Amino acid sequence: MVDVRGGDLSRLRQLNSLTAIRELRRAGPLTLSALAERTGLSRPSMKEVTAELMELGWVEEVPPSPGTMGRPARRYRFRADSGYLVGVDIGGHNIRAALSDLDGEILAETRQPVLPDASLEERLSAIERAVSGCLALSRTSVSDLWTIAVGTIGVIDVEGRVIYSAAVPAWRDLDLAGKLREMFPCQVLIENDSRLAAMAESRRGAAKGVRDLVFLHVGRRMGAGLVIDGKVHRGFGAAAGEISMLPESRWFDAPEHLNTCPSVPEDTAPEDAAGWTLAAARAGDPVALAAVERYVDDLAVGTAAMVLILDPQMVVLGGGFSRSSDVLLGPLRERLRRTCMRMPEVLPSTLGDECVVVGAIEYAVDHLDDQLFTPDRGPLPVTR
Amino acid sequence: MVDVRGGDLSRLRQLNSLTAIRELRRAGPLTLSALAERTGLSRPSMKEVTAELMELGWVEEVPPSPGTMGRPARRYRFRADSGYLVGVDIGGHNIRAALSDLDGEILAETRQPVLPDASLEERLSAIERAVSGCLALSRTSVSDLWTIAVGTIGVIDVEGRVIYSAAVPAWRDLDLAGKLREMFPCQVLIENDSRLAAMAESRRGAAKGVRDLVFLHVGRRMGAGLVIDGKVHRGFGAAAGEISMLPESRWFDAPEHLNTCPSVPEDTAPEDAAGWTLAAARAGDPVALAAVERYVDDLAVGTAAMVLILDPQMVVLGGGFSRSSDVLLGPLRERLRRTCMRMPEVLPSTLGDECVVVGAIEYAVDHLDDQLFTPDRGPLPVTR
DNA sequence: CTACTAATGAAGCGCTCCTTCGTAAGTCGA
DNA sequence: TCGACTTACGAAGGAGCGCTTCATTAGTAG
Repeated sequence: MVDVRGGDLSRLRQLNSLTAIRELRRAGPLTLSALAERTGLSRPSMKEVTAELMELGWVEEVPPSPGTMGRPARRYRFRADSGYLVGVDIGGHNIRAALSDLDGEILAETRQPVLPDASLEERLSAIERAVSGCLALSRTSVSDLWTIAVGTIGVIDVEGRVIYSAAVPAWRDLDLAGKLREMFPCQVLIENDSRLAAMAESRRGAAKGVRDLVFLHVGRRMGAGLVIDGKVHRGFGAAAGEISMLPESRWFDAPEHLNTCPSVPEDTAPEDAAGWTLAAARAGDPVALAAVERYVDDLAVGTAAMVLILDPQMVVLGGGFSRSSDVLLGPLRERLRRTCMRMPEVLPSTLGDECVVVGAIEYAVDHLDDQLFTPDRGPLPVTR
Repeated sequence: MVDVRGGDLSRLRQLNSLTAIRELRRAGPLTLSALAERTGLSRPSMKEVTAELMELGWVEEVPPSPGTMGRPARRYRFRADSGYLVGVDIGGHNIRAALSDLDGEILAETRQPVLPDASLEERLSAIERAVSGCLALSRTSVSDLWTIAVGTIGVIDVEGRVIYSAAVPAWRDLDLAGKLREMFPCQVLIENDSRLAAMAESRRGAAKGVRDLVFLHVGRRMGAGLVIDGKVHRGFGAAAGEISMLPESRWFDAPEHLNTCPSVPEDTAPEDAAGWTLAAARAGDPVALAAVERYVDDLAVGTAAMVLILDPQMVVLGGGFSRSSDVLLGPLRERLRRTCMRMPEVLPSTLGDECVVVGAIEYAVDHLDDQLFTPDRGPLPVTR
């Protein structure tokens, strides 16, 4: 049941304007006739719509493309640069930020290292530095920001308050959205990092176009993000994907197999042990290979649970360990094939470390789209 | 992003007509002014819309309600009796059927016992008898049937072919939809029974209005149905909810604890053993109680997996064993509370044995709605 | 320089919805 | 029984939006 109420004539115009914007965003600069054909309107009507949209500042004219037969057609494009979005990935060791235009085209990226045990203030000021860096790189000012979307570990409630975070103690019970709203004069969105990563892969990464996706966020901590019917699944209390809490899933302690592999040199820093084991496995070290096997044994149990419950089209392996997906994917596929009723595609992430930032940008774009395309609001005028 | 393309003026009228139909279906007979207020249209326009809908046979006038101030208003209602829907539950031991009008109001129900090892022909003819029974009870003819929706165990592909069915051997690889289309001259829909039951509970049962639901279909076989974001989740290969295939979920063998309880009398039929154990547990038999505990221990593992992965608002316990939910719910809640990050509501089914049939009817109604409310189709004229 | 092509812009038409008005059909109170 | 009141009905006039049509304009090709 499509949730559209009919009504006024102006509603029709509004619908048509939105369709025009959508087409322009999707297909770049278009001529009037092309736009008319795509939207199903006649050219004269389309003309009126574009005139109105130009008036409001959503659309602008670009030079016609020369070298065509006949009179050159005017071309119009969506003014993606009338506002900017920022995506932030708050990780344990790094804070990444990216700035994009309203189309989600990334214009600048920065990274700020932080210590895992950094205080709340240090962490927040690192966020501020990361975002300011993006603004400086892209020569935009904070007043041009429309939305800032943040991905972080832990369970975040609907209002953007951190409910639970095992990894970052300072985060616990923090009103993160509130803090960020004090820092930036724009809309603030908070979401779990694994979910954003899942979204990113389903939009721009390995799972482009896939409507049902399980994203494995594997690294020193284990997480999962679900895309169901093309949308990120949050769950009723925003706690979806927390399968590692279940002992039988064998996810919680799975990374220990890699950390405690006997062939890791003694002087290796604890946070590098897993990486060392994976590298050794790739080089053929039998002890490391055995550790990886044990790790994948465990990883496969929780993964199979998700696959059997959801029957997704695809499973994407992402997160820190996905750099070693060549070592992990084979055994994982083999184990899943044994248990799963219908074997999904199992692919490595193509966005790597960028996945959370990219997902945050996508999340912000989605939010904008929601605002634009929900019934009962006229398009907003744009400041010039 | 709402999936609506603007366009023609007639599209607007169509939208308004559909909104009117929807309101009439939801709120029963309505006066013109009430309808106008609900749809947002003015009364004169509403008048024209209803006139058109009456012309097409979708709507009819009912006598005005007397005893009001002022001139009595004409009232209109959706002609739910211009067509009929049938829902069928193909179980191991019983085939149930129900007939409803286009609103999903159930008008007749029948049940046909079948033996678990009945042949394909016997089973199909039992279906025919069940449906004919409904038609006779409600004095309708098969030509008035618009849709027949069937719920059955096993995995059914998109075209209505049974891919896998552990319980009913004759079902394997059967083109069930094809067979039924030969039997009935109307649309045929096939869906997994647990999913239909989940749908039923989320529409008319314990989970009314709940958008994220895990339905436990527990009985001699274990199944699960998921409602996510208000919609039944099928999965990419229609195999969602098959958690019992995973050994670690401990679902597959869970019923054995009830079947092999030592205090079950030796002369009990195998299919009644579990029921006996549950009854004994309710009466306080300590051996039976211990068996139930072991059963719930196992049931809780797979359930916790689903809850942690999906974070649903509610878990509903349904299926054959749900008659004993007073014995099962307490221990189940206790175990879930221990493992789950956010404890969902856990309630017993309110539809009991009817759940699959009711779900099938709901499924047929939904299908009708989809056809009605998807863009680009004019309302069909109704035979009078 | 002319023929051809393709987009433009203005004019006229039809449909759908809105507002406004006088009229009709009931109930309530004397 | 009759008048006042309440509420809905139905017709008329008007505005907004989109469609079709056609003369005009700005390019390319020969």
